[in-house]
Amino acid sequence: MDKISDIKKNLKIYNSLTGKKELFIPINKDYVGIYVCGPTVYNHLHLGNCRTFISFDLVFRYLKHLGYKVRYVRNITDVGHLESDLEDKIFKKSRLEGLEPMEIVQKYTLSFHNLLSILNVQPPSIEPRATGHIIEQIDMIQKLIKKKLAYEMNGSVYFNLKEYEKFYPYGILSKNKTNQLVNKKFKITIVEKKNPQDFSLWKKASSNHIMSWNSPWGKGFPGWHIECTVMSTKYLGETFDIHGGGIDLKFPHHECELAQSIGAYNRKSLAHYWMHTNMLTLNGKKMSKSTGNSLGINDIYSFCEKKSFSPNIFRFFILKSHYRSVMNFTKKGLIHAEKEYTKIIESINILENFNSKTLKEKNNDNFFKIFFWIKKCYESINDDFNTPLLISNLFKVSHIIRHNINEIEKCHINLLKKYMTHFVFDILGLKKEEEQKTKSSSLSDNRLSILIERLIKFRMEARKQKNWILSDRIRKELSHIGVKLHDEKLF
RNA sequence: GGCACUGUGGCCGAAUGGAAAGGCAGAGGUCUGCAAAACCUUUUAUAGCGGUUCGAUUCCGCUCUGUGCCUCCA
Repeated sequence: MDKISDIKKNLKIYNSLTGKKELFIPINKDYVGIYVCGPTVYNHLHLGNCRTFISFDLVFRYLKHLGYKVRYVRNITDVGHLESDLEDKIFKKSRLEGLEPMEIVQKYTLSFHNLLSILNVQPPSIEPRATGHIIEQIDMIQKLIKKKLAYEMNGSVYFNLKEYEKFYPYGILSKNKTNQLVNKKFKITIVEKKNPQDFSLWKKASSNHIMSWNSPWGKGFPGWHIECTVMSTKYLGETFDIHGGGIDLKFPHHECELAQSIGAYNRKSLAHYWMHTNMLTLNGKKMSKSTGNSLGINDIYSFCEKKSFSPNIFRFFILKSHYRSVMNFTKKGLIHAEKEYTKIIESINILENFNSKTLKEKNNDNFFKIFFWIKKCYESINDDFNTPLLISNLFKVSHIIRHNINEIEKCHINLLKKYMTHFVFDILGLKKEEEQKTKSSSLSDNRLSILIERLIKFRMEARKQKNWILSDRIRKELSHIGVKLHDEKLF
């Protein structure tokens, strides 16, 4: 079997910048720097947002599994992200909810952290906030002004695209060309811009705008794109390994980040590998708060008519599709995922409780080629994090465990346990149910479970007495509260 | 209008220049007080038209379809 160091050498990542799958070679051997655009904390996350963070959680976990020392930076945008009417998202929400902007930020940051923890998404190494890096953002803007790549106009500062294009190509990430960017939707034109495609680096704040800071250009606040350039380079260096985010951020957000950093540091690219996760759709359309076409984690219960729901199932559902494919969220899809997930967990339980001492030594190497299977699993993830393919390999082994575990070589049982744990829990990041149960269990839960167990015993007695009316009634009642019973042969 | 991506059974979803995974569902069966579960067996697919090739679902071109982006979006 290949050593982990050999597996490490064969990781391929699809690079949005080049449009090709490329071998992953980090800038510094054994170290990886990754930056992912985090949320603007003006609302609760919807399931589409979760998809992106789950996808990058897998990347983070896998890189660590390969032995890399990973610095994962994921920001919190708490200022500067404007709505289409040019009002700051946070500021607008604070008006609507009657709260301080920072209360909004705190409220939705907590909600964000709580949700990701439920989904077993590991926290990043650094989670910087835009408002904590105002000075650095001003510094970078000044640097761009000095290079004549930005200009001040009435207390606001804009990036000068025409000037930039004299030295560097713009649109290398999105493949857009500035002269072909026809703006049909956007009705508001900012007259003070030299060019309609110039984007804001610093915005002058109106007198009633409480989210503002002093700057060389007067009171104002930073633009949306500059925070990411500043925070990624501050913690990862002027060029780093991986930059990620949702595909909807590719243009203009990532393109602008890229232009800012190339302009400020005169580098070829901000990151070597750009990764974009595709959209989670609902009714075939992108999930989006603003159009109302979105679901939150708590909406799953009513949407899928489910009484109980393990967040693991949603995580599994997400990982069942490749991160670069569009994925449609459906009730049927989630229910399928639940069935599939249960099978895999079932096989792990069998494996964990299996006493391999009862197995006899045999020479049955052809029955299940474990080293071949492990290799296949690694090849799947190494191929641009192909989790659907990994999961299909898990199904294959899960079938063998559930039906033919006695045929497996004795000396391979522990190996299988080890790698199932690696793939299912460490890499895919599914949470062991026992952990979840102990976390959520309380006194009343314990009492309830004792009661349920008594009822099951009571029903067993009824079955022994062939009291089918009573036993069926209990089965039906228990099924209503989500306790499913499976009978086996009694006599 | 421009750019990017996509199209595989009833559904989800892999792979591949040389017999098209896996799961769910369906059908038949075993088992069973019944239902379910479980197990065994099993039907069905590469959008269309060209080109390259001994051979294309895979590579190339065109058409069609769907999605995303084009200054709110993960």
